[in-house]
Amino acid sequence: MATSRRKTAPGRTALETGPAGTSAATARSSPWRASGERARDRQIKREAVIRAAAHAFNHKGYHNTSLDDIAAALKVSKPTVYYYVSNKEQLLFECFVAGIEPIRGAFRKARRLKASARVRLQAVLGHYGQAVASEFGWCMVRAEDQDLSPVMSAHIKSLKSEIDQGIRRLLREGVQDGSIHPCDPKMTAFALAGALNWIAHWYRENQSMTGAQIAATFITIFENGLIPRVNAEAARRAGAALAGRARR
Amino acid sequence: MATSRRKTAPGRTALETGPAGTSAATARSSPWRASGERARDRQIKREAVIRAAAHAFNHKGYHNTSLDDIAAALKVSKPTVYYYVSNKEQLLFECFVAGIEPIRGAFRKARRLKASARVRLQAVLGHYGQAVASEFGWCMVRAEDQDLSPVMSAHIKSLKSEIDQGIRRLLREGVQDGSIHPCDPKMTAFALAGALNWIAHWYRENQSMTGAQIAATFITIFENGLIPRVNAEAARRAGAALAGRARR
DNA sequence: TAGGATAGCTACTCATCAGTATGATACAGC
DNA sequence: GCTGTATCATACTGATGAGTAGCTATCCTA
Repeated sequence: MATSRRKTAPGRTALETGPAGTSAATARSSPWRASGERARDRQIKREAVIRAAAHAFNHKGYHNTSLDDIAAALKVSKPTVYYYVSNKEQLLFECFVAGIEPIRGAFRKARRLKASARVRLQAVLGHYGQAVASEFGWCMVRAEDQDLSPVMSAHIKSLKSEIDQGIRRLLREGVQDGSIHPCDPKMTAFALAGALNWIAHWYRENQSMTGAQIAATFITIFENGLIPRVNAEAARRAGAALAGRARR
Repeated sequence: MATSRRKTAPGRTALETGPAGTSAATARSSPWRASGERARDRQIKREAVIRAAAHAFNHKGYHNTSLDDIAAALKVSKPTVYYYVSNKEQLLFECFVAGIEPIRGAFRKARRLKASARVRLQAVLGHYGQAVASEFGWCMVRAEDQDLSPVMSAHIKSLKSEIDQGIRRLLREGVQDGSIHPCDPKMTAFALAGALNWIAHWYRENQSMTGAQIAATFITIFENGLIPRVNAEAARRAGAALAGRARR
């Protein structure tokens, strides 16, 4: 009876039984393999906790979400959540990092592109928009300094600043290579980031557009501007030509 | 002894003694006048409570601000705050309304303008930006549905939607009268509002730019777009001419 | 100058929720 | 089979904070 508890115990989740099942089936052959699987299980569960937190924060807000809520969503108890993360603040922080990491990756990729700054900016903003529309968008955008300890707050601020500076740099380069209309990089970066960040406030999945589509639409809007262009295509080509000349 | 308590009681504020003093000096002549002054005093104090709440929410966030904090900032006790507002939610709501009202006014004024839709949109967005950069900007922008009762939430949503629809309408009109580059009004409105709303996240008074200056800068950025214009001034004039022709 | 209305305070209640103490179970390795 | 470690639950503590009960003082009107 005691040994059969695991099987009959309530509260086992698909999340747990899934990987645990495969582990039980494959781990017997090698002890090292087994312990590795165990570590992997832990990582998978930890990520599930973070995803559940992101989902809850996204729908109810950070302060309106209790760790009991998150635990209930995972069909486990609160101490189990604490077994994977040290506290609520760290949970928010992890969600934030999960959201911002793809954007940092986009910058790294863009840096290797041989193209005008405007095109590289396009690429970055596309990923940016998608990240904001993702499950972690809310946490990324709405993680308030006010809710975090000074240390975490500083850490998040520096990550945010890195993104901001990256956008400003691309804008400056674009103005220099002629691919971007002369502008104040700081204010323009604020405008771009603001418009994209705001997606997290209104976008919900199950909507007609995907995150990528929204990002693409926004980029077109930013690029064209409100003032009519006599010939948008010609202007685009002209911009590209200018940029090409500036880059040799 | 009992009657002298008021004089010696701690916690009297300038806010209270100021208006009360003038009322005492001028009210004797007419009872109606006096009661009017009293009502006015109450209104002044009520507004002070709302301003203090907005300030606190702005700096610490809604959830990190207790009504004790607000009371302390006003140098009164918590029940005094409850004497002027019924609960914390209503306080947030009042701050929201105070923030959004100037924008609704801007729409009313713009409606009477004899100008292209783009120029009218300019006017509205200018006020919009200023409102977001104001003391009530935070409450306006960050009042979350999640923090409010369904009734309040619905009320706020409808006010927000009114603004949104107003912007979309101006965009549609602009595309029709030729003063605005063809675009998806819904997405463009989201982009514009997002960029401006975001001001509330980074702007703090005592900064080098005023709210109006930021709004003006943003509008220029939106109007020009990122793609270089061969001759921005010529383009602007061309747009104006197109618009004029469309409006007869 | 009495009495009602206005304005405010002290001192509470009560609910929520982050975080923990303690103990039970299951699995890996010997 | 035995032991240590990993995993998880029950049941708590302690703090915070929204909102209130009940009292006091002051002002206005008659």
